[in-house]
Amino acid sequence: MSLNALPPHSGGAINLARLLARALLAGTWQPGELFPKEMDISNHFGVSRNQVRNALASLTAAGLIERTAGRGTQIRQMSDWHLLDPLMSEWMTGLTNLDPELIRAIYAFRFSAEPVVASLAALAASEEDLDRLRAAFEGMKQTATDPADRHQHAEYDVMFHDATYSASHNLVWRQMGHLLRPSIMALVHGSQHQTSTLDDSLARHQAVLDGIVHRDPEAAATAAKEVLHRTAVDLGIVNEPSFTH
Amino acid sequence: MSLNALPPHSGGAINLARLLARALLAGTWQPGELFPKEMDISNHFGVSRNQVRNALASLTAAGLIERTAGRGTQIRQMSDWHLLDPLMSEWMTGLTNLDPELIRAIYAFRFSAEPVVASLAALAASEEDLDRLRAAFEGMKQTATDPADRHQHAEYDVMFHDATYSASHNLVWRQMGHLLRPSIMALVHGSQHQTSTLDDSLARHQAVLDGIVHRDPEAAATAAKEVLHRTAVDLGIVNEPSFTH
DNA sequence: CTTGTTAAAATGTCAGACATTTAATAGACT
DNA sequence: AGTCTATTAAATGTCTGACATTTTAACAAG
Repeated sequence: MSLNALPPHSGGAINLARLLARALLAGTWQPGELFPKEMDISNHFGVSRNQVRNALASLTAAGLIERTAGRGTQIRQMSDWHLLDPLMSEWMTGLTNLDPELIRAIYAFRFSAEPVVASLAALAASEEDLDRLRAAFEGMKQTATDPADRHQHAEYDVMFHDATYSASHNLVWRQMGHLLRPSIMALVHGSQHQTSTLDDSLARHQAVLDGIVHRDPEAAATAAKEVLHRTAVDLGIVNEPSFTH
Repeated sequence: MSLNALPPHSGGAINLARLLARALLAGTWQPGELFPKEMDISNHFGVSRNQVRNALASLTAAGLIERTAGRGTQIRQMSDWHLLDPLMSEWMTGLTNLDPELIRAIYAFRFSAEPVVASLAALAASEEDLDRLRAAFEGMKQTATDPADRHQHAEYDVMFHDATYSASHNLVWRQMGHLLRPSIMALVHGSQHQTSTLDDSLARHQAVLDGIVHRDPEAAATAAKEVLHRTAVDLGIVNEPSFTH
């Protein structure tokens, strides 16, 4: 695959790393394939070789590509990508054509991790954490009825879960909040968002909030699991609806 | 703090990013402080400005520093560090003077996460995964008696836990295996490693292995928790020994 | 005291030449 | 033919010097 698929850019500042990364994430090139050489990119976008090298350095740091002198630039396979690099999350947000396997992998991670995170949050949350959680939940409630607020609602959704990770008060867990935005946004497009499921979702989020507020780790954990359960079934992460109580 | 604390390098290739990162991780500079300017670093180590800029670009990508034109380079606080960046793990390994708070945070993460990971591994492990786990466990056994094999033993320990993460067959969890080496290595120096505790540790690792081999998620999870429990108590992550069965 | 201008210092960018590594090619020898 | 070796071409890596841009501080005018 060549550069022809990408628009050559005209006017204004350009974020070359983001542009190339998103093309890569969308599957424009296959793993193992050779990436265009520096000078071709430089000519195609009308930027200096320096800018190209800086951009490619970012992609290298994110594990997307591998560069070797004399050989060229090669696409790495998905298992080598640094999914937890904040830059990756930024590049992924808004992409509607992410690899389904990737979405599934991230969601499967959340499904296994978030119950634990919620229980930690119930033990460690500060007053500010609770305020953030409440604010996010209020936002979700107020944007739940009007279908035009779909995007806003998703933002509050991200905020709610991010606040949960943050409330764990653990440096490592907090970093993983970055994964939430792409994970949640990618699903906004795919699902129907019937009002019935939305009401259901709201009730389950409320249960998480209550569990954390009441310092009840068990309740928070099971509630977090239920929040993610429906989508997990849809994505085939769990086979059948389970009744844990 | 200036560059005077660092040796000026003589002969052979130099890994400037690693050198500077390790100085940073060791606490040579405080958060908010200004990092030395490019030209000073260039002169001090006798390398080109280019190499300095490349090294600083790596540190920036890892969230260790923040650079702004005209102002300079500033040290970021620990909560901004990208602990899950593989480069960070590489830089951390072997550092004996890591911030105790950091070690504690990483271990607290493992203590909460690894039971879940082990249960996933029990469900998803392939034959190759089991082979890796068995090989790592065998290595641990054979290096358990002689105190001179302390370092080797730690390597097999890393291998065992990494194999567990890998056996979960989830892209995100697998990435976190990187955190294991610094976490385990940092503790090798601090603990006594009496033979009694080593025997105990071996038995608990065996329980994890058995749980995964027998496809028993619950058993694997509780065993994983017990593997980490003693050290968690030592680090003050859990207050009192708990008896879960 | 406030505001606007200027100057200095730091990082960011560019362009060109050169170094190094890799892969392909062409010969030479058996 | 086959294989080893030397040469060449092509790609990324590095160095250097000049210049651009941004920020901060100093200073002067009102």
